[in-house]
Amino acid sequence: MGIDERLHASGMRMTVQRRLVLEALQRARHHVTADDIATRIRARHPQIDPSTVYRNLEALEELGYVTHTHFDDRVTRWHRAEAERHGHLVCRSCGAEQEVPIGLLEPLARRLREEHGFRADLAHSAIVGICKDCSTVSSE
Amino acid sequence: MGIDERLHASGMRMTVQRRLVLEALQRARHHVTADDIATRIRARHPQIDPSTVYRNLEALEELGYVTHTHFDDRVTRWHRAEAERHGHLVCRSCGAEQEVPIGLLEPLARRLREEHGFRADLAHSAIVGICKDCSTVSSE
DNA sequence: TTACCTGCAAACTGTTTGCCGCTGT
DNA sequence: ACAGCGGCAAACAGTTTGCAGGTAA
Repeated sequence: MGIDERLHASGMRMTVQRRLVLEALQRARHHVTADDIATRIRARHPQIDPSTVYRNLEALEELGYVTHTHFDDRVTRWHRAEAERHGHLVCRSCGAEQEVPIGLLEPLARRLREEHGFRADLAHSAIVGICKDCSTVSSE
Repeated sequence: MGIDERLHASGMRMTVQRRLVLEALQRARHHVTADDIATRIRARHPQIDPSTVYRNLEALEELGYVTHTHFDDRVTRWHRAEAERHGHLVCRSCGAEQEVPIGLLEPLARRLREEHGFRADLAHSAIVGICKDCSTVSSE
């Protein structure tokens, strides 16, 4: 079922703005902020309001088309849900971001499930710490 | 070395406000928001400004006396650094919070260290997912 | 036609900052 | 005495909301 039909099935419509948000997410390979998306769209369509972007991200998330991730700040990052799932490492010292295969996180997810009945979404929040470069520097 | 001396060693002073923030953190066993702390202090000391609480949390964090954790919202939660011996699970459905021993997270931390040179602080961000109760309900 | 959706402006929340007089040491 | 510190008010960033007119189906 295409996105138009899925939207329609939920009583929603496909609008120019909604399509632009989807396209922007498609083009941006990784986690982008709502503001990034708004800025990119507004470069060519200045009349589109940031609030529309927020509303559409929320709507598309409800439909399961997009998801968000929390990094080490107050800004929500968005990406297409179908994009390859991965964990995020973010360095609290230099801010560098790195992706790790979701499989690396699976053993922990399994233990949380088995021992606590908790179905963890380990891709939802970035893992904060000190990256290799920064820890080399500080230990020299 | 006591906290007064450590403050002094860093060119800082012990003030009434600083002591109140520390006491509030002591009394609150777990993660509390800056606003929680401000509210509690202001109940008895209404003249103390929330911004003072923020400034003191930051100062005390620099000294290593307190740390903060990110849950699944935009609010920072604080606790005494020495009390930080656990990870946090937070349910995205009902909001329930649960603590898990830090040891549970250690195998992942070790792999990240060995395979990526990344020194992860797995207590810094809560692990988001669906708790046991919510997943039982939704699967019935 | 009729919900849904949008742009606009304004509100809101959590947090930070500038100013300037106060206070710990 | 003199940095550091605190109160106050204002700024700030990211995000949400109310409204009234516009638009997909």
